[in-house]
Amino acid sequence: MAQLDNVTPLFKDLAKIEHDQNVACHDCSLYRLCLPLGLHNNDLVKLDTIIKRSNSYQRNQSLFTADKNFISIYVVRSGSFKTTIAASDGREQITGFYFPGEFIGLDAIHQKAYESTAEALESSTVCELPFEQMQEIGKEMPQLQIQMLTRLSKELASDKGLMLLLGKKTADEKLASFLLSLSKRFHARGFSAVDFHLSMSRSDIANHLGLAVETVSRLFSRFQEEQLIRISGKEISLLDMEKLEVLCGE
Amino acid sequence: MAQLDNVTPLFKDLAKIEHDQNVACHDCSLYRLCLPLGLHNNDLVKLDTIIKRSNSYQRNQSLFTADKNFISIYVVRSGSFKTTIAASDGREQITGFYFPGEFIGLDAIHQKAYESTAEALESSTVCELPFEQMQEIGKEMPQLQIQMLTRLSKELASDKGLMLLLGKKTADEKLASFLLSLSKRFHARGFSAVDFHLSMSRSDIANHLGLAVETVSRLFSRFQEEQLIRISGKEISLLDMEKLEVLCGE
DNA sequence: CGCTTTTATTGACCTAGATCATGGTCAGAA
DNA sequence: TTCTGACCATGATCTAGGTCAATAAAAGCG
Repeated sequence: MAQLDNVTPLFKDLAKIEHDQNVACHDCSLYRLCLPLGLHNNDLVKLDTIIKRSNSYQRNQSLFTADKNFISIYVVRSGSFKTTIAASDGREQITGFYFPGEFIGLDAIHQKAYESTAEALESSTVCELPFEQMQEIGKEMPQLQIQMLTRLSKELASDKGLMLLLGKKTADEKLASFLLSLSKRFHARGFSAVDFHLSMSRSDIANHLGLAVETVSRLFSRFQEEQLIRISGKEISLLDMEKLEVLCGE
Repeated sequence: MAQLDNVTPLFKDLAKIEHDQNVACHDCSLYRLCLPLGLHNNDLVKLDTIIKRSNSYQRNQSLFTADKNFISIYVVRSGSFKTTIAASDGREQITGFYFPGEFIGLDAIHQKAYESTAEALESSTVCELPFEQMQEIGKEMPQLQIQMLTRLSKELASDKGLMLLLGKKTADEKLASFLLSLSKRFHARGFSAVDFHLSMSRSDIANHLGLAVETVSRLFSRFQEEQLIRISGKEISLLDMEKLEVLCGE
């Protein structure tokens, strides 16, 4: 079984992971990051039977939209997604970007309907976990329940961090924080922490951070002048992690 | 058993609810809003045995602080609390206000330590739910597990809403949204949706909404001139719910 | 109760970042 | 290969809301 923590693949693009569409959890390279961690073998087999793996999405295609009935939670398998909520007048806030092993749709459990929209940023695949069935098999798998709670809690904590970012940080700090968050997540997936590919547009980044596109563009340029990063289109290298860490202020 | 949904107590101050410190879940006036909803009677009794009800907190006293080991989740019983996260340089963001029946500490599950600080806004009491024991009895109570997931999911959804507020709304919209959120929560607890008491300071409100205190003060004054509200110190009346609803843009 | 500290209000001024405007670049379609 | 539309960069200008300052009103407290 691949232990991604210890390897750095040559490709930087998460969409390029060639997943056998039907590889079971215990053979999946995301095993260490995903839900099944800590489950015993026969529990894993049972979990495998309810997971749907058929789904594949193109850039801009949506996984679900607001007000659609909540049926499943999704785990990103390859590629990436963004989730968005909308105000009545059409203004939108991107509430998160999601990479392989991360869960989408957890905020929909409580009222049986999605409140946000999830959209692929590139060609992507997901594992679909039908929630009712999860609860059913969860009755005999306390470890699975704990995993779910842990996941929810983790997203909650990261959202609180985002509230600090949106409410209190300057534009520079916002962008630095964002880049380091990506860096850490890529690193945890076995990719380079310093060279990576931005699958989202400048305007998605701006929206997510509560900034204007122009500001993000200017900041990328300035960070480059200041030797903090090197950026060319969607390819970015973080040149000075220490300064970036200081800048983001945590 | 009190069905708070149908009554409007004369007092407006949540701290003034006179709770018998030791009343069991099935006799608690918060029953319909709280965790036990949907549990069978003997499950409820079992839950009761692990809940600690001794705790009482004064204004400014903290329930827990960041980096303290995570042991329990807390449910507000009377009064109110705020939670805060801090950046390295001391800047703080108030991530939420919590009223009777609401859960505090859910974001700490995933890494066994609190990441934020929780502090009483007035004399308050809580029920303490030791997490390990909850998980233990949860093994035989699927309904309890679902309740927990639902709670987490609900907070997640409301945090996404807060991200929209912080990232995209104007100062007016922020304040209107905040007032309506309080209104709905008080109403759900059997209190007036239009007359209530603000247990938090202007600067807490400002901090939470990503504004300066002065801006909040000015907005309160202007909203009053425009006949949207009447405010005097910490007592507020919402005079024009329709306009406030429109203003908040959802 | 008066004294001190904290909290709230209001005005004058300023700035970070938004908005507007223009031109450049790149990818896909014909 | 040119065309088209989305995306990106950068300069000029503007403004919502922050900061600073002074005062007033509450809230603790000996």
